[in-house]
Amino acid sequence: MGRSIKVSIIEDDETLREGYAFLIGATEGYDVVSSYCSYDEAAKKIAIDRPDVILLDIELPGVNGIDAIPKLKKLLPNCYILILTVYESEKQIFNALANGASGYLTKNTPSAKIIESIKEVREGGGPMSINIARLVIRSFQKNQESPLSKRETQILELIGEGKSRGQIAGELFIDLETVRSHIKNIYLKLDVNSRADAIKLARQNKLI
Amino acid sequence: MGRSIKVSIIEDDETLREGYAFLIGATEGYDVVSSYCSYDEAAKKIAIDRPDVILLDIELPGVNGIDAIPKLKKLLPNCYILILTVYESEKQIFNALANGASGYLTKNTPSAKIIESIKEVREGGGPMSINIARLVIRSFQKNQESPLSKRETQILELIGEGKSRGQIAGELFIDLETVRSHIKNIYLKLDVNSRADAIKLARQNKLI
DNA sequence: TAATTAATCACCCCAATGGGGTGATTTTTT
DNA sequence: AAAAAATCACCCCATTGGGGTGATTAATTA
Repeated sequence: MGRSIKVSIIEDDETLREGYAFLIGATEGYDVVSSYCSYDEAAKKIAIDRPDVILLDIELPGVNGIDAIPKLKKLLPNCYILILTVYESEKQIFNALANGASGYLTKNTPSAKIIESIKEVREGGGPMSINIARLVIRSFQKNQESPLSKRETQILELIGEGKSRGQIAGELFIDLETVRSHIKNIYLKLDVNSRADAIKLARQNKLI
Repeated sequence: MGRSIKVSIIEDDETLREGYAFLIGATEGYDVVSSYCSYDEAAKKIAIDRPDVILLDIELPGVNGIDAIPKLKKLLPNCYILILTVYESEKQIFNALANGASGYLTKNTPSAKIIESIKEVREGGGPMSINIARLVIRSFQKNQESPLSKRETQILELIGEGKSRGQIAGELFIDLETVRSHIKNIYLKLDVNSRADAIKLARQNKLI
């Protein structure tokens, strides 16, 4: 086996921070190189610590965890960030992942799973708590009871790609007028009267 | 604890199918109610079996697993579908999830993890193999080195929502000409000359 | 501090697009 | 047999979209 995994912790709650540090530091193959109570504190020195993985809380004083992610990534491009938080709102989760987090654990996660996730994330995995995985998977799932027909859905997807009627007609080998007709039916079914509204409603209801 | 979890297996490889059936059937709390070698076979009787969870292979003779998902969901709306396959292409994975699969395991998954995942999926979780989770999480991550400025990214996002220049201008409280100017710069930076191409390139490179 | 980059607005042009009407024919599905 | 889906046609016209060419004022970075 290789060298120990170097872990840094950013967590404002002192009890938790020390708890994690003790837990991880006591584990064979793991090394806690530093721990901070805020991003601002961390920013000063974390580049020298050169952790492999950062355990990051979201509810932090000053710069919040979500915004800290890209900043940390800039300081340490090869470092993995593992979110460890109580927040479970979809927005928070997706923003964290979009900003570069490689995993997302909620704070009820058992110690063993945290330890395992640190290793997993460094090996290119994407550890998530069960409830997070549920949300993530659900975000992919389309509405099975769409009012739109197959063709309509297909055309609405192309509209979502910014394509014009003409482009859509060319792509589907059908007449421009047919495309118009489909779009009119889409508008009727969704009760909207513009591309933007159709797309918005379709995305909200996962029709596309 | 409640009653046993009723599991159905759809897998064309006989050895594997029987292996899974034996493995799961022998586990306390699990009950294999049926196993089939294709969707067509399953379609005839699976509604009577009323499984809680279906283990589904993707590479099936006849109707492939991906297309089978919505059909199975229609037959058994409250049943969870867990994909168990060797396929790891992004497209397959995202299509499976979009079609209604609740979890995705690759075939190298250890037995214990399969057993655990069946329970997890029925409890509303979203079990995934490590490599799948990696892909899923990566699909959320935006490109940190976007050539676009914040404003440009914002405007491109609105374009991706199908909004017109006028709508964008109104939403951002800036002049229509300013929006035009930004769009021109976006086109310059991305080296495209249409909304569709800009969106396509931006989505490919995860700029939005 | 100097030089870029970002963000804002202005006015030229014109073909193409988008949305609204109204209607018809042919498959496919139910 | 009836309903839904998919196809095409022609009416109208204001809005949009893309191409040019510039300019001014922050903000950021070198």
